Amino acid sequence: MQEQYSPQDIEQAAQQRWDETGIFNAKEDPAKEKFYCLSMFPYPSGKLHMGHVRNYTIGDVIARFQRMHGKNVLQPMGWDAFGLPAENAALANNVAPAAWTLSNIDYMRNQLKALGFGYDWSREVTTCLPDYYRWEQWLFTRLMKKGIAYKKTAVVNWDPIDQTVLANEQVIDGRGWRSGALVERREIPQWSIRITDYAEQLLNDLDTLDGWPEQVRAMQANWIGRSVGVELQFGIEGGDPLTVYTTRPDTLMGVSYVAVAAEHPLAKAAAENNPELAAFIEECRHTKVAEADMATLEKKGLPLGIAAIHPITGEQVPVWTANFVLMEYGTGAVMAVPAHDQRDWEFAQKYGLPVNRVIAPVTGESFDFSQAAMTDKGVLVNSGPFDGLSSAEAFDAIAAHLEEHGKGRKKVNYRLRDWGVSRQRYWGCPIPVINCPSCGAVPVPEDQLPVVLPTEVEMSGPQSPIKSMREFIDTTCPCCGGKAERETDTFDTFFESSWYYARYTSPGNDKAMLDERAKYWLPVDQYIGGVEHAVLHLLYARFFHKLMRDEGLVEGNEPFARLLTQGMVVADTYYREDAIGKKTWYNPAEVETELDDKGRIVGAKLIEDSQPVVVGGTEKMSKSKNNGVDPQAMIDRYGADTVRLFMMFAAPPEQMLEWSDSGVEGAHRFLRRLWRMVNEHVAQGAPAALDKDVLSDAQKAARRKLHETIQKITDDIGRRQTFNTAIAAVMELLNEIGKLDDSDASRAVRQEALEATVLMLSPIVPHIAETLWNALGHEGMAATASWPVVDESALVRDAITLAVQVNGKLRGAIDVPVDASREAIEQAALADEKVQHFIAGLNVKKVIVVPGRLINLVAG
RNA sequence: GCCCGGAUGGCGAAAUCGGUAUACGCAAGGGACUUAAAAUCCCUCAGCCGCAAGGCUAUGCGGGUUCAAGUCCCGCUCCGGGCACCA
Repeated sequence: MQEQYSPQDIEQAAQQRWDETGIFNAKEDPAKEKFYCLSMFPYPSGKLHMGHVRNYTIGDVIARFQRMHGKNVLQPMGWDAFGLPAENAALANNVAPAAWTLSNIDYMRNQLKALGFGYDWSREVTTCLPDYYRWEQWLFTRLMKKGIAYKKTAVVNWDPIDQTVLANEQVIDGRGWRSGALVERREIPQWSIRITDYAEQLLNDLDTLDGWPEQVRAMQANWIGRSVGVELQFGIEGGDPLTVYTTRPDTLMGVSYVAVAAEHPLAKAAAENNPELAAFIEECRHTKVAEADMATLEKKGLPLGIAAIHPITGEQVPVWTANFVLMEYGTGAVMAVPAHDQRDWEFAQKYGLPVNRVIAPVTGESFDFSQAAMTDKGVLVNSGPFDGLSSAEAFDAIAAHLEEHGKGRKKVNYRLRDWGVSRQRYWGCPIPVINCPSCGAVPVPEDQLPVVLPTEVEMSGPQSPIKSMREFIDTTCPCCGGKAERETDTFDTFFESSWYYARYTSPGNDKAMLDERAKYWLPVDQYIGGVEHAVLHLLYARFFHKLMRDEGLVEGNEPFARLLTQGMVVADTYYREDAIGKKTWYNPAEVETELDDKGRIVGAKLIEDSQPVVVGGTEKMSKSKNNGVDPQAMIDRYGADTVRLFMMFAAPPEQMLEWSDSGVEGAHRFLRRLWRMVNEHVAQGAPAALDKDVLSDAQKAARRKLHETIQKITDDIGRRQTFNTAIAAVMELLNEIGKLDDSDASRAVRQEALEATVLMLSPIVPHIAETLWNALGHEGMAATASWPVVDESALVRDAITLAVQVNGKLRGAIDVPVDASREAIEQAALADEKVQHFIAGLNVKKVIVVPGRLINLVAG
């Protein structure tokens, strides 16, 4: 063994050995318990960033840990290869999206290999290749036939100069990011999938996901947003009735106006003779589609000058149009009860609309309606026949009354909307549809799949090149054989990422989307990815699983048994501001911080010119803030093991991780120390076999510490997934082991401890572990060794230390035998000199003994 | 605006089921070794008071429950993630 730890020498050798022995290539084996460990696949943006490194290190640690527990582990990797950045790169650098994407994949694949992740590369999935996307095209045609996929109009951001649809992130302050044009809302026909048909299942099955974080389940449940309410009709003079939905039918008698969306037909009709209204509608047309923008708008509206007829009283209430009513959500109309809804209340205050109080607090207290709406439930007042009913009773009574008169009914409603999957972009999977003038939208027949996206294209502008490519568009109708046109829209890229986890189980199958192997591997036992995917990606993937289940492709209702949502990687930011306030951001690597004599940061300067820079906040690593740290530079400098160790040690996985150069330095120092300890130990020759019966107290204590640590780390990695505390425990253990002398028995204990330490660290720092494992006298690989086993006999203690509190404050400590009785503990505590000082002159009224922990004397 | 999180020393964090707050590491200061540097090793390290023994105060802020609260409850502040066409 070399005296110096040199990652460059050992990492490549370890990777080569894993490669040659093929230990990461998974084979279906019904005799072995399987473990499918999956990290969210990356978008191939160019090179890995620290977020990837963190995500994949966590996944690799879990996979390696499970392998050492004898599981048949599958850990695959692939590429979420369609998406907007490839088009942007194409425009900026004049390269075709396909070529750009594939070369990025090659580069990033090598980076992943250099980090030592144990992937089964024979199952690699690349979503932009036809052998992958043909199967989602196939599934989509099945969904069309079932009526689950359908066409409807949907609102998009339209850039009138670039003549293209913009993603929400491409709209900045209401303008197109390239053209600077004021965007418009535009309704266009789009393919949509009936996820709402599965809303109930998607909601109910959340209860079965006990391996998911509670917060993610809560977010999904709220996103689905099931509510029970009443759908009811307001009459319109000389027009169709207006349908609204409310979860508070008990407040119906307090309605003081009805509001419709600006795009609503009633509003458009009223605007024809009303320039002010027309101007307002035009203004609303320039709001970005995003809900966050809608919800933070200043609430505005105008009366339409028409009246709606209350379904119970027959009284007239005015119809308004308001910018906070969404056409695409529900019916595009809402009833307003200012007295009992805060938003309606604010709107009513602003426009002088009546506040009709119809609910009184149950307590009989008065409520000041000039300050806010009274949104709590209560007892009905001013509600004619319903007076005196509770909100709950009134809900039923009013629903029954409406139903009886044909004016409404109870209804379950979801906030969830159907999934619009059409994108007017080039770099995506073609939607397998042929539009025929006589037959309409026809699914591409199975024997004509895949519809291959042309990749030899030039991006001369932001529009999709296939939209003007006749050789792609022109085709014949599969139904009537007449001339027809291919659909030129592509799928939302969430489509590809919704089922890739399943395709990994059936690689190479060109006859079917999935095969029997899927039933062996699924569900994914552990899924790991960024918390930012908590709702959308994870909901779509759950939905897709149910769609595939209903096609008989997979078993079970859920794709991911256990989920770990990892936090972001953030770093300090530094900048300078010029006279007009434009900021120039400097990378942390270019900056030197200045510390005061207590080590606090007091300033920073650019290394290049030694002039000060402003210390900004700690923010997510990004190009715009120039605070990214290149993983490659860190690997080159310290080796993959150091990077992996730092990532896992610096914070628990769900929390934000702050990048720290000195922290990386510390991780590297630890590995050097571990190397040296093993080296020095091995240099003394092979130790004698361990004889448990001849150990001194210190040696026994060291062994106890060792086996307690094995116990803790097994729990930390396996159950708690707090890798940071597992590493801290190893550090503590080594601090203890280092204190042992060099006697034969001590060296035997040290051998045992170093072996266990190397194995327990091997999922985290697998390369150094291989070398040290061999140095400690083992032939095989650490990666395939068995996880250390706890020796229960080493855990036994004779005495324990109990804390002694007086009135809840720590006043002393006593040593007692483990099996000491309550009385004996109490005696010992009362006899303690310090305790006596604090209870002098007081009566001990109560004694609380928490076994194994403390004793609290309550005195007064 | 709505939904979901978070806040503990100079810094990253630990305290797992309400039971000894600050483990582990980083930074900083002091020392050893060295011609010197690097590397390594040892010591100090929440704040305040005190010569010391020791004491008091501290887990974002304000209340509450409890023998006991970082942990539970109520009300806030600030920061972060998501909001359906970024992935």
